[in-house]
Amino acid sequence: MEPTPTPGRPVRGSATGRPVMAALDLLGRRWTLRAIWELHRHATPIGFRDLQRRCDDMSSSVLSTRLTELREADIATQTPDGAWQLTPLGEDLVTAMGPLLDWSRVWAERRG
Amino acid sequence: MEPTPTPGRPVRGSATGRPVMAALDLLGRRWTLRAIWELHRHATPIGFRDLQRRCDDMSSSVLSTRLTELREADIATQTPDGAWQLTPLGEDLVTAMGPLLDWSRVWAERRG
DNA sequence: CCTTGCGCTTCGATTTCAGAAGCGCAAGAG
DNA sequence: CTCTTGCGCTTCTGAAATCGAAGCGCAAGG
Repeated sequence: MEPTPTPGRPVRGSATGRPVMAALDLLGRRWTLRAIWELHRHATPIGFRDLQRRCDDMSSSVLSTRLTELREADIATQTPDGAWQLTPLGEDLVTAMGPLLDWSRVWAERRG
Repeated sequence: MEPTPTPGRPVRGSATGRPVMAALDLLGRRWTLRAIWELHRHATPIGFRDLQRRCDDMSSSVLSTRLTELREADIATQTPDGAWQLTPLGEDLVTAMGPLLDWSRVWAERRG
């Protein structure tokens, strides 16, 4: 499996290891942003299968991979009983995504 | 080829067609954010091969696909002589990505 | 026991991406 | 004119990422 993108190390699409490139690599993998979004929406720790259902029944193999990446990146974490939730850093990420969500609504309007 | 994600139509990873999901599908494809970023950085219209070089010599086939998607999404456009640049909507998108870039720096610091 | 649901993991099929090659065109050199 | 150079892609084949059904080990309930 590809290593989890980490700032300071070369990543997919950039040899420099600049933080933004590592972030774009990590977040650009399929289902990653969606999983983060669903973790945020649920607000309390959530189990694997429950999270999977909320992500339109995405493949369990990919979900498992994504959660491992998010844990290694300090964006998500597991409670002692195994349920998943965002870390403070993960919540900050969701906040940082806010303007992007606003933009997507404008985008939708201008193309409707 | 997969159709370009459009708000209001089902997309990869979501059957609802909600704008944010269409945006995440489009932006989550490999090299998409990087291409947008490089178009923004260059500030003036830029040719295909030049853009390719600035994207770490990404595959021309994928770049061509991405640019077509961005054009259909009204994020990028071509000048009469074929050079590429962001639309106003595309520039708004870059602005909306700002907080995400800030976050990536914080992320880099906390894991350094 | 036996069933149900859980958190994953495994594995073959499908989709996407990488990267080298090449096509048609246009501009400049000789 | 011919020859070369560079451009904007397109095509093609192999590699990588993803899908999705199946299943494993465990724990709780009947």
